Amino acid sequence: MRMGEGVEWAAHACVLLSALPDGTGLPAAAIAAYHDVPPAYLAKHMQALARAGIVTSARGAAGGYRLARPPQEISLMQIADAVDGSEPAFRCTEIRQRGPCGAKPEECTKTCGIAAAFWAAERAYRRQLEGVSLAAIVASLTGRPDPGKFARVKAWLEQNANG
Amino acid sequence: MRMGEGVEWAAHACVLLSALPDGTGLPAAAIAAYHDVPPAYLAKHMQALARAGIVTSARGAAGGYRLARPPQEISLMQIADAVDGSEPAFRCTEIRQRGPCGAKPEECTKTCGIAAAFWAAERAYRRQLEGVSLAAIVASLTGRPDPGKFARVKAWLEQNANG
DNA sequence: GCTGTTATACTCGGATAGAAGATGTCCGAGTCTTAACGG
DNA sequence: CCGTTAAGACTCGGACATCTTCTATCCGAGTATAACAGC
Repeated sequence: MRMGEGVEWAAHACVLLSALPDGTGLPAAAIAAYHDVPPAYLAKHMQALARAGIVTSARGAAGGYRLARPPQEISLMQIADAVDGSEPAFRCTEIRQRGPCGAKPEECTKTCGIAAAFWAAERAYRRQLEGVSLAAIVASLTGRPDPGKFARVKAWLEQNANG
Repeated sequence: MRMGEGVEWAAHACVLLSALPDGTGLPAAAIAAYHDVPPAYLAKHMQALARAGIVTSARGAAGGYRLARPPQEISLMQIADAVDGSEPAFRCTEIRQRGPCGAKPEECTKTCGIAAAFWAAERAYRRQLEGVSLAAIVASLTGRPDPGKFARVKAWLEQNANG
């Protein structure tokens, strides 16, 4: 079971956007340059975030991406769903209804016990990620005292932001 | 994030093996016929279960697969790990160390907050699945009163088991 | 009739093709800026 | 000097290749069975 690499990129991109000055936008190319990842591919994932309503996009010369909501209202689960898809990892193909001893459809009023167990685990997974907001991630990063680094990031943002 | 289809097959195969009479083995072809899935492909996943020590294999005319441990000591997590691999779904590529404002390695004593959050969610997922034993799955199936079906399965097993 | 041997049938195990999804890239559609131009 | 307009540059958005992983299959290695010949 592997999660797409773009989820990591999108999460870091959202962290960066959370430090963006109000009223400005950051182009996908700038986000890619900041993280040193392929610009076109990151752009693809930014589109996914925009479709999900997590970021808003502005076209044109002074365009770019910005967060659509305050970081407190954005969870890692929403980011992962937007980029990697929200369908369950475990797919039940109703094996119990197949084969020589297969159960008839009318016998299957309750979901298969195996699928139920996996889906319960996925709910625990989702509940955990829903409880982690972007703001909490940012707080864990800036918590450690390193004013020089923080100032460098701020300067880089002001140099590359549009608007 | 998608889990391999073989996990479902392997889980159902283990459920079937748990009903196998003591001292007998069930060939992979018979398991595949019971579930109506491609025999050669299921055999591949049975090999994975054997490598993980969940089932034991016996070659030869009276060979086949059987559970290596009582069903109480086999969890869905072990089956999923054996078939789908046990590496974490989220892969941290240390993006924070890349790019113009990248952190230096000596600054990264603590794991990245994003990776830590995802891995914590995966731990919740694993803890949930580790708590579901094969015996519990079997109990949830046989709990519903359907003696006829149970007898049919039993008869099919005795007809197809070796040993 | 009993025993040792050999042939056989049946099983698992790993090496080998094909398909699907993830990864990576490109060019067109749309929009804001900016500068030139006319009033 | 100011308003209008048109060109230009920059951005996102979706369509197009490439590549790894998952899916599916086949044939060889190994073993217990069973037949068979010899004693």
